[in-house]
Amino acid sequence: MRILIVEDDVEAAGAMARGLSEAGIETVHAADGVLGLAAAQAGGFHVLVVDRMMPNMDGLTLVETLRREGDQTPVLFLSALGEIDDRVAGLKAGGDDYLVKPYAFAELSARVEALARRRETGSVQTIIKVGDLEMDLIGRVVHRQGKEIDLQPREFQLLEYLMRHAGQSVTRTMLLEKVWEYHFDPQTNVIDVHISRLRAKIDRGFDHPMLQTVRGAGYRLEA
Amino acid sequence: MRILIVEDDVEAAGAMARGLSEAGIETVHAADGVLGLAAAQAGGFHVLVVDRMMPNMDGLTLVETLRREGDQTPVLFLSALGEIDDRVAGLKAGGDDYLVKPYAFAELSARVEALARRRETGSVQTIIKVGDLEMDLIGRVVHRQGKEIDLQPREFQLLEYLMRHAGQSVTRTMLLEKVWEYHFDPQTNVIDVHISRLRAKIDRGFDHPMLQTVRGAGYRLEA
DNA sequence: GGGGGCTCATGCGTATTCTAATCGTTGAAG
DNA sequence: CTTCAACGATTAGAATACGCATGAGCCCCC
Repeated sequence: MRILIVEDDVEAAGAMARGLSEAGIETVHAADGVLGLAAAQAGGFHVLVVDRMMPNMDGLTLVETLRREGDQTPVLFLSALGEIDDRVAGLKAGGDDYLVKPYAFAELSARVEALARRRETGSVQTIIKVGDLEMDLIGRVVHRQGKEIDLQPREFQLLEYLMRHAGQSVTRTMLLEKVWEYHFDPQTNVIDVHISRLRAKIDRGFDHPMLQTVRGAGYRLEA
Repeated sequence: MRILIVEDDVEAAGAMARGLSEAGIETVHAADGVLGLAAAQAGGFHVLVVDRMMPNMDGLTLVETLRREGDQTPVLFLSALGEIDDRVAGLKAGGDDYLVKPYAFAELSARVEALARRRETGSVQTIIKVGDLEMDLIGRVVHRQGKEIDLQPREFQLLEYLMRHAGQSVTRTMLLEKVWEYHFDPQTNVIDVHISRLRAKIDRGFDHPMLQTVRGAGYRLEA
């Protein structure tokens, strides 16, 4: 998930970004309304978190502008003001939810996720297939040739990433970043260990091994 | 078979139509309540799939109007809301079944076909079944293998949600949102406690445990 | 004020993850 | 053809995080 934070208080924005990225959410920061509008117009965000009061262009105007242009991205307003009139103004301008400072961090992340989910109604892409391997994201189950395969959470994440990049060779660094959310090298062989486990589950006992190692580069999942 | 989809989210409707037509079902789409009513009045549909909340005319009003006119076409409501009042309102208005978003696609098509089949019998769907577990929504009683199970209100709601998403893994966040209507993380183990109690009632003493935990993800009810 | 149901907190047991040490494989150079 | 070094695979054990159960307290409704 990718969200845009439009907030003039750099420190607050930083804290927010750090917290959200721990929850696996990718964040982009814009430091005022004008920059924020430009970024939002560029698109590609699942949710916008917008401060209500900012220099150059306030949050209300920003969102009104976006909505006039037909942009439907969900917006969560942040504000130091908690009065009813203000809230109403925010919602009228096209905001989807509202959070009053100071807020509990868990609250922010819960709401961001709720907003993101609201958009993806009913039938999202919930099953990924690569060859005879199928992953059901909603049921959280994996099948190969009809046989159910029981995976641990990490293994599941790892396989999801590999399946989303099937046919491409995936480096250890990519896996550390995207699956483990380590932004440094842990100097251990965590990945090797999990690949080994995953292999034992998805390849052992089947004719065609799918999880291949690309020596010196990383791994690749092939149909 | 020919069904009418009344849904304002064009994307969701498109996905639905594509999926159903693969199952050999002909679909017609109406983008809001008023258009939907007109189309339904024209007739010729075996089942109506109606979003509960829409611009112009909401799903409830649409179905009430149809029923007043004597139209008995089976209706499947779609809704983002999972509350009891809401569900009862839907059934009272003349809906025959109810599906909570986000749903697995297979579930939608199964229910549409079930409704089409039940057309002759004319009975209304007030009982949800998953395996040997049955929930009577109106009588507010639950049976497993014929034995009556006494549940607390919260446990009932929780089980209803799990049954409506049987086979899918349901996260704690989803449960907090839909069953508790918390939009933040209460930082306690409320859910765990209720799951534990529910388990004691629906699984203890039966051969096959239905309520499974999906470690790191949530829970899943399996037949 | 009493009672039923809901929520919270604690400690325990265990599944899962990580670390580290050993073993196997590969490819290139002598 | 053999040897060596680098790289990857596998395994077992330790550390950790997660989920579970239970009892106590709270709150709301009667």
